[in-house]
Amino acid sequence: MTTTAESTPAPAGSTKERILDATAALFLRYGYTGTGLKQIVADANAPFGSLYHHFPGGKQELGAAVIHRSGALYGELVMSVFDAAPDILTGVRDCFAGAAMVLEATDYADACPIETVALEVASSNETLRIATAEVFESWILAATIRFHAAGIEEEAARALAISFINLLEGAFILCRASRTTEALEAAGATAAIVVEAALARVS
Amino acid sequence: MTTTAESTPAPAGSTKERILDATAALFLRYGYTGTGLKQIVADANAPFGSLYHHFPGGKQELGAAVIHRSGALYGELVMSVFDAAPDILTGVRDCFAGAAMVLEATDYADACPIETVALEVASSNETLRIATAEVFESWILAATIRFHAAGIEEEAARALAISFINLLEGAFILCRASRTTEALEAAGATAAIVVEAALARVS
DNA sequence: GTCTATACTTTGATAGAC
DNA sequence: GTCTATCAAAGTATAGAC
Repeated sequence: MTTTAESTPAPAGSTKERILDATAALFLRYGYTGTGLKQIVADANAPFGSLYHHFPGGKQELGAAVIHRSGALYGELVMSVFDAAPDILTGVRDCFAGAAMVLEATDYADACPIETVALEVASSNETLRIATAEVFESWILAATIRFHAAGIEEEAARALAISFINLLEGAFILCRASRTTEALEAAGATAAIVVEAALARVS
Repeated sequence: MTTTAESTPAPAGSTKERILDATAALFLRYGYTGTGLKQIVADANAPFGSLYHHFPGGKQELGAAVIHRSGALYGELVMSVFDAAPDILTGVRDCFAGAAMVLEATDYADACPIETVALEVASSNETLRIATAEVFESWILAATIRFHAAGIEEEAARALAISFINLLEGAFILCRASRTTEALEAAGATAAIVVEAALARVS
């Protein structure tokens, strides 16, 4: 290699875990097609053959594993913000504020771990497209439960959950492109308005 | 070529225009890194050398040109929906409904022409990142003008414009992943609520 | 300006020694 | 299970005839 990007440390965990972690980190910045298997094993400090030993299906199998793994981790992270807040409205606001802080702290790289991959594979790889759809649906379900638990009727709760994710994902695009957090602030304000409106309909 | 995807007809326009059109179409489905120059010239029915004659800067220069061109065209398309509607609230609703129809009609391929590219280049290509940021800012400005013309105070109008785009872009991701239009419907309802709330503050 | 041929690099993937 | 060497194909880019 002559001038690759800064590599991740990746000294911890088993070989398989290091490969998964390195791939997840590279997907964040370079996406699926932009990430090469050679750079993955280099960043993971793993021999090339190990990749195909742990993932016989090659790049696609590794990609699917990372989508599910990163998706589950990120879903838990967001839901932990919800659960730590005193009420659902505060939880929604904290999510957007926290996402903005993370973006700034990571030079606008660490946003949603699967959004870039999701768009790349949506019309080109049916297996991975389904993997991303499963992750998004799991997030919708988890958020719907929170909104429903706050007293909002189930159908409205699901619509709210979807719009919450819509706003987060859309704002990530604009923020990463502009290198500002303006879009996340606007998204947070919008999310708060619609959640308040839904809660007002309850009480 | 052995088994490439279905190619675009691309018989019209000058060589340069055919290259731009073919690239824009490929970016929609395969993104920036997923689109090869060889497939571009094949789809554009153009000789390979012509690409570097018209775009001496290679893939990056072509990419920047397509981002600006597709971005301008898509912005005009969306704004024409706004301007054709009797009022701004109807315009907003028509945008989401129209986007859902286009998505279904194109097998969930034709969404925002620059969103996939924007995410791919956000942390990997500064020149193209700026190009996508310029397009998004031009859309924000155009939408802000419409909301402001409807009587909404300027700062609130810009926030509304951003959330409108946030919702559209975010919904495109979920819709393309799930191959349903549910997210666009939720996004349209959310956008209508916040626009109504802003208009109520005016009158 | 148009077009063909080719150089060079990187890609995903495999074989086989250890 | 680990690791190295290598393959065939595709990637971007260039040279040069016409």
